[in-house]
Amino acid sequence: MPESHPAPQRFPVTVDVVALTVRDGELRVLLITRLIEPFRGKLALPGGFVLAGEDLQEAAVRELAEETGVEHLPGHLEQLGSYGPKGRDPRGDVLTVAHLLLAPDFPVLAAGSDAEHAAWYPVREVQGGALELAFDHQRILDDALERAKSKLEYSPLGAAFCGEEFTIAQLRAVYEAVWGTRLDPRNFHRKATGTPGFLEDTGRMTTGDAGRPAALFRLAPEARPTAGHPTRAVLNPPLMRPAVPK
Amino acid sequence: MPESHPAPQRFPVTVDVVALTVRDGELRVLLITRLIEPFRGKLALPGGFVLAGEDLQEAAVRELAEETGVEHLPGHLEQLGSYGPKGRDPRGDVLTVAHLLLAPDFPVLAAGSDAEHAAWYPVREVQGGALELAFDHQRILDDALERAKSKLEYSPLGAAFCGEEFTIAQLRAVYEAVWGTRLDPRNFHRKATGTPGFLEDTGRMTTGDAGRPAALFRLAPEARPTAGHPTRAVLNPPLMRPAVPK
DNA sequence: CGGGATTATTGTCAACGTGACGATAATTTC
DNA sequence: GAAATTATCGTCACGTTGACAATAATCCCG
Repeated sequence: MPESHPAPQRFPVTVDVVALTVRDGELRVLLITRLIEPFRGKLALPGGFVLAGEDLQEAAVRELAEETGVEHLPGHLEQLGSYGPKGRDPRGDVLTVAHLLLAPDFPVLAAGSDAEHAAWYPVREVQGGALELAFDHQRILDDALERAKSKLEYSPLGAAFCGEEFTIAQLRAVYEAVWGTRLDPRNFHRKATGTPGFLEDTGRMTTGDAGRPAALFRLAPEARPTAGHPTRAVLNPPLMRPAVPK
Repeated sequence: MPESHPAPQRFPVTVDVVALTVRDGELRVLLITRLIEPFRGKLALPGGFVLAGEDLQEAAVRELAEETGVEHLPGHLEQLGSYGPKGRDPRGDVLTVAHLLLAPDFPVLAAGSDAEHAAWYPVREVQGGALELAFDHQRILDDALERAKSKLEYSPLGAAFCGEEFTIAQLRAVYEAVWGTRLDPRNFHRKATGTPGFLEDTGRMTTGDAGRPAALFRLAPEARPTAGHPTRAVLNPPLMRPAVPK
């Protein structure tokens, strides 16, 4: 891999995290308000420098914990891709490794005065151009959204947006929010419950909501992430998003 | 993204390339023989350090060109993922960004005495444990193979292994080699030619081979990579690999 | 307390995609 | 020319999907 003696170029390396969740049937992304230049006052993805002796995923988890005040991150974290190092930071070449977190809605620290304030923003508003992101974070977000959409098709990771137990309707709301489409409740129910290796009936039911009580499900054992293997399970056949999202 | 003043840790960054091709109906990967420690004499993925002012993809193309003697790389290059930096190089923390090249079979430079010798090795032999790879390159190769398999299902990139024009049988050979399965020629023909936005009939035919002449196809315009967009086209519905590859 | 609204769940049906495999066509090889 | 070889078209049964009807089980409200 190295080919000769001259000391190799070294780069600062950051991790950025696109944390997505669904709240009120709406897809949201975790953003921080930058307190320092460049892009002071602008919104940006949470992230920060990788430290010596750290692996990428470790760094992502640490940064996210620091900036949200959350100890144990819920949901599913995976690497999205790397960007740079050329010309993406006005201060110089910085390589960033973007990550994607699919998580149930969790509260973020109400920031103190000197901390960067993190909050969930509707993706709709960011995409609509109402909000502007720092660096190349808009592009990273776009890639993350596409990845998330595709993940729902081919993996059981839609459930990463839900808690431990959830109803089919809650799961459907996730798909609708991420894909930006409406799905037929009856067909979705058939597909979700009928796909082997996806869901497991808990036997319990919801209560107190409007309408008929719904059965509570959890991820099937084979779709659950384990220590060594952070979820490689595949939905077969896939649950394809409708061709024309509208 | 940065949070305070202390100078951020800097890391050497390399790019590695998993270049795959199909020759004689067999999937092969481009490997070089290391001439220096560590892992001297072992096989490794081609790659090298990212230089100042370079982007990742640029670096990957440059390194591949240097080590194969090939000017313009054929095929499809995409980023696979990043590994490290912790504990993957005995000399210290090195971050590597792995790339995946799907290419038609092209000749590599017969290396001079002092150059690292690059050659196409059957993936089968590497997976069989007959050959051992340096660093964490075995893991990277595994990830690359999985990515390649999945690419064939959901994208028109199988054609990246073929030349400009190809027959359905040649394309099928690619799928068979990458997936490690046999496919029914009649069903594959129906699916390949019947999928909208995938193939385009050139009107020309093969000649000279054994058996009935075959029609020559090329990638449909909408599946062809363009300058700005390096192929985002998707096969819908997907061409799924058989459930039990054997 | 009962009817209406609301949500969940079970079915039905036609259209479509897929796997298995038969049949035919157009070449090369001997 | 006959046999072998490869390409291509067709057929059929089966499973999946989208569209949509029908029923079930709750809450809400007067």
